[in-house]
Formats: sequence, C-alpha cells, structure tokens
Amino acid sequence: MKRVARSTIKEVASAAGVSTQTVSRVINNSPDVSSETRKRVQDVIEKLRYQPSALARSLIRQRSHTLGVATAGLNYIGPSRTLSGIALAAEAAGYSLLLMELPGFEVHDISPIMRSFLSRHVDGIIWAVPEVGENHAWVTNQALDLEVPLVHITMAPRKNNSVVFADNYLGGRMATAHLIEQGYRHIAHISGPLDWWEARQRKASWKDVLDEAGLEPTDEHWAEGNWSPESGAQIFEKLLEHYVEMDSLFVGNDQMALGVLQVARQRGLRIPDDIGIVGFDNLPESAFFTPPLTTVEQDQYSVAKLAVEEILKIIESDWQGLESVHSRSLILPPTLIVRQSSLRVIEGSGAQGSIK
Amino acid sequence: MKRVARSTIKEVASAAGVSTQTVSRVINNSPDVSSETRKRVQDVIEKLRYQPSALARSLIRQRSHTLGVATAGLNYIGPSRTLSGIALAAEAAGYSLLLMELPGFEVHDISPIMRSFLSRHVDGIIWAVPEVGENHAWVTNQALDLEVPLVHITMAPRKNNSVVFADNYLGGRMATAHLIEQGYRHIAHISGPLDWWEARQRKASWKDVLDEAGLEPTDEHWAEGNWSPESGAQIFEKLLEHYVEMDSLFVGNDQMALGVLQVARQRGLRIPDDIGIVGFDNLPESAFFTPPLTTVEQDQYSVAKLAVEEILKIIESDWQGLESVHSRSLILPPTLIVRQSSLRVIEGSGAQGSIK
DNA sequence: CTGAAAGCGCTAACAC
DNA sequence: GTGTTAGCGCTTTCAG
Repeated sequence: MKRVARSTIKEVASAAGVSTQTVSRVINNSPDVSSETRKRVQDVIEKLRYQPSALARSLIRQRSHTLGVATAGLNYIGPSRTLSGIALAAEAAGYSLLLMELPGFEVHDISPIMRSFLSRHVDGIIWAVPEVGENHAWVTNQALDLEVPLVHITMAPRKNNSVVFADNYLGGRMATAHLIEQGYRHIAHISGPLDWWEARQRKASWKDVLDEAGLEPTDEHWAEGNWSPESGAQIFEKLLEHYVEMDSLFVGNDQMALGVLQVARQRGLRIPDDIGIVGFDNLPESAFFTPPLTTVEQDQYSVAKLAVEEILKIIESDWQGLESVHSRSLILPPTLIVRQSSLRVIEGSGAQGSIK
Repeated sequence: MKRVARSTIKEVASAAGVSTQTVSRVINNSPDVSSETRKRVQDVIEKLRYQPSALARSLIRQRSHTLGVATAGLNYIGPSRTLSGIALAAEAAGYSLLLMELPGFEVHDISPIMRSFLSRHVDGIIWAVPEVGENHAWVTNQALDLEVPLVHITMAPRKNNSVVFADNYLGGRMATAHLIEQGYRHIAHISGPLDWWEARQRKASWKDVLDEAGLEPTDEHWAEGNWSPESGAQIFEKLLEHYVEMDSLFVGNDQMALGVLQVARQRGLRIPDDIGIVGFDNLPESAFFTPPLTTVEQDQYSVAKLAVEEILKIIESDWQGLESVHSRSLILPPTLIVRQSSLRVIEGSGAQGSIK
C-alpha cells in the first residue's frame, strides 16, 4: 500500500505562488485576501488535498481544542453511556477527545495519566471515573494547581471542584418511597460495594426513608453485594433466612435485582405479590425481565453533556483572561420507572387493570 | 483557581545552566551526558515539574504515538467492550487514543473524521464501526492511498485491507448445530437487521447448517428483527402463528432472545422442553435469565487486542522503511456457552443430572 | 561530553 | 493585500 505524504503549507504556498502567510490567511478565512488570490490558493489546497496540521496550530496558539477523558470500567453500561455522551457533545462543539481508560476503579497514582494529558496539551480534563475507595483523594492535593480545568463526573461534591452527577440519593428515596406507597412495610436492601460512593448514597436513602416512615431498618435488613447478579442471588437467599417478614427489596442495581428475580422464581415466590422489587440503572433488558423490573434511571447522557458544557465554559473564560468561573456541583434528578415488579394491587386503585 | 503554566525545556536549561540540547539528552536517556550534569538537570526537572511536550515532539519526529479510533453505538455492549480492549492494549503499548464516535452506524461521509485524525497526525487508525449498509463502501475508494495504516474491526474481509473480527458465521453454525444435536428439528431464526454484515453472517450459517442437515429452512421459518427485545418478542409471536411445528430458535442476539423468553413464558411454553433457544453475545445478564440462556460469545477483548497489535506492527514496519506488512484478515473463533435454554434431556445421556 | 544552528508546520506582529 | 521575520517546544545535525 502506498503512503502519500501530508502536504504542508509551504508546498501549497509555492504551488500557488504566494507566501505561506497568505495561505494561512485563506485557511483561516481572514478577509485581507483578494478574491483572485483566495481562489487560486483554494484550488491548490483542493488539488493537493491539503489539511492544516492541528498539531502545529496547537503549539503556536497554545490551545489544542482537545479534551482529556479518563474512564474506567467501559464494559459496564454506566461508564460507556457516559463516555458516549461526552464524545458526542465534545464533537458537536468541535473538540477532540484523548481517551484513557484506567485498568481498574481503584487507581491511586493518577499522575502518569495527568502527565500524559498535559504533555499533549489538552485544554481540559473530564474525570469520568466513579468514586471508589480513595481513588479521588488526590483531588484535594495534586489537582489543585493543575494548569488546566478539571470537571468530575460522579464524585461526591467537594468545595473548589467542578462536579456533575445524577442524584443517587434522591433516586434511592424515590425507589424506597414507592415501595412504601405500594403498601410494602418490610423493605430490605441489597447495596453495591460500599467503597463506591454511589452505593453508599443509595443505601443511605433507603435507611433514611425507612427511618422517617418509622419502619426501623436494622442490620439484618440489608447486606452488601458487588453489583453482580450472582451476589444479588446469594444475598437474597441470606435475607430470606434472616429477615422472614421481608416483603420487598430495594436493590442497588438491576443486575443484582436480576439475581433476586431468579431466586424468587426458584423458591416459588410471586412477584410483586409476595415480594416487591425495585432496581437501579434501567438496563435495556430490565423491561423484559420476568416480571418487568421497576427501576431508577439516571440520564447519563445529560450528565455527560452538562460536564462538557461546563468545562468548555471554564476553558473559554480562562482563555479570555476572565476570572475563572467558580466551580460548582451540578446535580441531575433521576427518574423512577415503575413496572410490574413492584406494582401490587392496591384496593380500589384499579392499578392492576392498567398494567399491560 | 490558579493555573500554573507549563515549564519549557528552555526554562529547565537556563535553570540548570546548560543548553536545551543537554536537557533533551537527559530526558531521552542519551548516554552522552556526564552523570553530574545529568543529576543537576534531573533535579531541576523535578523541581519545575517539567513535562516534555508530546506535541512538539510529534511535530519534529513526525510520529505522534497516537492512534485514531472511530466507533459507533458505544451504548451497546459490543462496541464498548471493543473500545475498552483497544484502550487497554494501546495504553500498554505506550500509545494514546484519539476517540471519535460516529453519531450513527450508517455514516456516508467519513472524510471529516479522517481529516480530523490526520490533522492531528495519528500514526494509525482503527475503524471499529460495525459494517452496516454502505458505511464501509468508502474503503475501496478513499482509504486506499491513505497516508497512515488503517485496521478495521468487524468488517467483511476485503482484499488489501487489514481486518480483525470474530467469526459470526462459525458462531451461528455452532449455535444451530447444537440445537440439532439436542434433538430439535424445527429450528427457526430471528435475525438482526440485514443491513448489518454480522446479522447476515449469522443468518447464513443458520440456513447452511439446516440445508446440510436436510431440514429445509424456508422463508416462513425466519424473520428480521432490529436487535431489541421488543422486536424479538413480536417476531416470535408471528413465528408461533406461521411456523407451528417450530420447536426451537436460533436468535441473532441475546436481547431479542430475552423478548422471546418473555413471550414464551406468557404463553406457558416450557423452555427448553417445548422450545429450545440459543442467543448470541453472552450479555452479563444472560446467565440469569429464566431459564439461563445458551449463547455464543465473541471475545471482543482479543479482537481489540489483535487489532492494536496488528496496526502497531504495520506502523513499526512502515517507519523502519520496510515494505509494508501486507494486509490480512484475522478471524477469531467464538465460543458456544451452553445453558438450560437449549438443554433438552436426551435419552440415556444423563445430561439433565449434570445441570445445576 | 556539550553547544550552536536549523527546522518540524504553522501563525502573530510587523513591514511594505 | 501581501511578504518578512520570529518563534511555539522540541530534536537533529554538526562543530568543538
């Protein structure tokens, strides 16, 4: 396969019989070029398939129009939806994306990643790694005097940091309150791994809502899973033993809820009659579980879009020499999606008839 | 928030009292530096937190150590797993990734994307967009004299193109043959959208295996879905009407198979006794469907890793001035994962006892 | 072993 | 309107 070399501004210039300056003016749509010269240059550009080097431009303009994005766990639905949103939003704004995936969630030394981003002159960094363990501890140290703006996705709000996330706590409240409304009174919880901030948020909301309703949650009423269907199944079996009055569960994600559904079926428990279930995430599959799963949806696309807009705003204002936009937390509300797994017939409500 | 400026090689040089040359030698581990000078320079580098500019380096070396990656449909499991594999493999090899997500699968004019990649001097491009409709037609035209190597993931093999993919046809054969082995004789098929190359491959394998077995597939025995559970459910209902002898299905992906499972349950059909089902993809959830779903797994990670290795090999040989590595297609075998949805008791086999 | 000069591809600041 | 000079941050000759 032959490899055609890039043509340079110099080649275009000499082919058109002008200086590189004039070519530069043409490709930057400067008005100070006679229309004949412009035409001539443009013809040459087309003939040579000339494409200005973004690299050289970035160097001299000190602006790369590139965003660094750090992610982890792209094989999970959440992170990949988020990344997709970031990519689409960035491209729409004319920015390129430099992607780095962390090999795991709990990465302690992020400096190589930051160095890599900075050495490539990114204009800003979006840190789209869920907060797990101490993996965001560096924020308070290393990133403070960072030379480019940084926006976090899904991290506990911290002073002096820009953060965007969907409200997991509120989502958990909605889920738990919904179960109470449906007449359930013995509501168990299966949490995600508690070193995840999101898992803690969801668990806290469950506890708070039960407390407020006087339903007294105890340590026998919940246990910690690892997000997988397997763990959901295992824990549900344990709960069945230790929490015999249990009539429903708020489960930390849909995958674990799927494990619960499986065990329930094996045990001959009717859902939602004997056991009501609510999950979290709204997987594309959840509507087709048996029965269809009530769940909480986070709009990861909007989160991502907001994060991109926020960082571009900061970049823009920095660049215009304005005082930095002061950092803030943007929190998006989730949506409760009610399906059959939690819809118990309430007397006189006629709800059942409306379910398809 | 204060923004510390990057320090340059010049600053390091003057702070250390040497020329920029010497600093360059130190950061490139050139042996021709006295150990005292080296030490002095390294101290300054550390103090100033100096980080060489990859941009400037790329410009002068004509080599960016960056790969362009085009994807589409990151919210689907396949593309995101593939991307994850690419990212991890590229990082391990010391390459950065420039990511572009196409807004849809069927994109006709890819030149803006290519231009964007080329203007940023990528050393190679991985085109990880599934082949849908005419979206790879440009390959035979535009990319032929491309100035950088290009490797495709999941495209029909074409002469003079480097392609890596998992063998969908073989996967479909394994799935269909498995159903026959299990004693099913009336095997239907729900395909993905047939403008997808992968969907066509899977369908062709179904037809071929039935033909070879003398089971005479007809147009009443299959229909085209759109990958979604909804479509799987709808089509299954149709098939139940028009193909009354049907005793099993090979479904084009797990999501559609999920739709089939749901309808089967509603109709009181026992799986695998009345109807055997095999899917494709092996979603994390599929093992927890009711019943657990037999499916075909593609190792997207290996595909991605191979693609990265292949392109690096080409880049390397190009750069050493060798004749270009001649392009080839790398095809990976899939794995059949047998679960209960297709495991019918075969007389005397004792198979049932081994299922948990 | 170390430095000076030239230049990667482009643009900003001046000239003319 | 257009060209010249300088320089973004770095590396590659080539002197010494």
